[in-house]
Amino acid sequence: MAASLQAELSALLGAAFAAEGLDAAYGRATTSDRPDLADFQCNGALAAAKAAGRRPRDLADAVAARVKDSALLAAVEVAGPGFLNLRLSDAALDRALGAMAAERGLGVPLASPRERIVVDFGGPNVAKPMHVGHLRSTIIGDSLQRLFRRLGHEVVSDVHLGDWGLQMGLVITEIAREKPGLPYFAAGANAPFPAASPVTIEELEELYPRASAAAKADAARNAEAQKATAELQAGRPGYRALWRHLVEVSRAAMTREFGRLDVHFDLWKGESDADPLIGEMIAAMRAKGIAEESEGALIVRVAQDGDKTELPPVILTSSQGTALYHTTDLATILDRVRSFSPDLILYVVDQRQHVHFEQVFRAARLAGLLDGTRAEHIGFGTVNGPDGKPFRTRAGGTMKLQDLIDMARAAAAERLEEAGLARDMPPGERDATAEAVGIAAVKFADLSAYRTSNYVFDLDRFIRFEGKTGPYLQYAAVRISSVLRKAAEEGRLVEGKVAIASPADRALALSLAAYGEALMSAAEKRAPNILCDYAFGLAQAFSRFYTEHHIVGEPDEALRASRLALARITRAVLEDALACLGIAVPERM
RNA sequence: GUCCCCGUAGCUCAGCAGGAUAGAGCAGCAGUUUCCUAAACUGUUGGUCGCAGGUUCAAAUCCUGCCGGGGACGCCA
Repeated sequence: MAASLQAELSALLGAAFAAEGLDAAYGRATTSDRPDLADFQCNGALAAAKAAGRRPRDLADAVAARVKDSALLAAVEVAGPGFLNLRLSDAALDRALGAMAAERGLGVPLASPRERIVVDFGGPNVAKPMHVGHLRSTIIGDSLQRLFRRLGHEVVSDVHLGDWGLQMGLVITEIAREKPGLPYFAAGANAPFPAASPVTIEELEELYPRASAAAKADAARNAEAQKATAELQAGRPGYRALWRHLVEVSRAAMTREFGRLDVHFDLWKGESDADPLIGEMIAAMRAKGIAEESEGALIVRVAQDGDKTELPPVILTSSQGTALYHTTDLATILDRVRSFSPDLILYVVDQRQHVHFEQVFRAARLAGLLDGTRAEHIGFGTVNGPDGKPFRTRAGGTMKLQDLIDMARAAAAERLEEAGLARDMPPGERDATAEAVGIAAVKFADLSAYRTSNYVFDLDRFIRFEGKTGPYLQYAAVRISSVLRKAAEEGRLVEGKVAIASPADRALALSLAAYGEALMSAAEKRAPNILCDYAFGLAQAFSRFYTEHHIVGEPDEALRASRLALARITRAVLEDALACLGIAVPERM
């Protein structure tokens, strides 16, 4: 079956343009900018007129004449300088809704070709607490993995732990200073080492900021950390043993936090997993003749003619002999290409690192590591506080992710209380509802801003349950469930087909039929905000429908069946769309 | 200094493969409840799309310059 009504229309119009001797691409139909005049529009005649050497209106008239008898259309009109205004027939809409109701996949076609896609996101660092900065990567990356899976692609998600860089040397030397008696530090120390970690997660989270500040203030302290990093990477047994504890302690905390956000990864690999491939990666660079010594480091020059500014070289090995950010990312590409032969690798990482990825991708292509694999940096803007500056706690410190989610849940609980909702729920369900609502508020707010723009984190606004928020959408879905439950309880649930009978029916049906298009567009642009907009528009269309028609009380059985079917499809689509955003819908609110 | 991103209604943000009267949410104003959850719905006020040029039949959208905000710029990640 065709992808969507919009795609069917585009094909119909494309054939008409082709019959006029023009490119079928001119037939592209889009949702109308003037819903008062049409459901869809096509502006192709305006653009094609020049190529055809014909007047736009004449061309539009010719195309209109070729499509006017299609069963898809109730009306086609040429307006203004040559717009084609298309109004769908109710029969076409009824048929599309019938198809959606019949398929578990809601009529959304699976992607063709099916691709294998690695999504790299989250990117937490061992020894550093996850903070608000990780929020966007996690939420956007998770939505992308859900979206691509939904469309039938094969996705491999990887958290890509930061576990091999200087921060490890910093923490190890800090522990050595504070607890010099531990067995990991003695020269030539060897196994066995203690089975339990010498530090808790709480201690660890305080060690790093201390060490980092000290190294910034004191070059000798920094050199000490670099030396430890080099020794760790070279395999010094005591350091490796301590490092394993640090990784385990951090991972346990991360798993908890990601779990709370309902974010899951196929792979929990880290930079360290790429370490065994570094030698081979560097050998490949040397074999291509692109690696060279410079100032004691091994580099690859990636600047190209035509660059607006000279791109700095990739540093394969530091003058200390350590692996850096570039090194592990390049070795990781080798690993991923070898393990999965992906068609595409997406890196959901802060926009500020865009130069880094340009460098890495260029070096990888020069070395032939990315043959047949596309790589994209999916950058995003920063999360700011209400003052427009990067988000911080009142005291000016970094806000931990954990604390942020706690705040969202508390705000949600308070709002539920005020609204007198969830009062008759048992305490466990009430807490779970508050958590689900709080997280939905945060996720929806984050995802509805376009990726690359910065946005203001204003919990009071997100948690406000009116307007374009996650909770509004959850509420809409819950209300539909409530209607269907009531209909069942009163024995008024009847099966039947959608048959459009009112403007509110029609607006809802049109919105439902546009679901596949919204999913595909969001995936193609790697832009979940498109899906947010769609879901909100659908919820609004349903709210209007709900206000205008009393569904359960509708005496005409066929009409009641149609409206119940619309409600059922709406719930399914809304839940599906929210699932792609990583937002769960509670049973009741 | 060079380069990148952003500048759209009072506030927070969409729109930017050029196209008709620039949209939404919030706030404001006026309404809607014997009826399935009013956390809703309807109507309405509000914008020289940062500024100035250019390309085009047509520019918020493409190009150039300027102003304002944020960011990046070889051994941190």
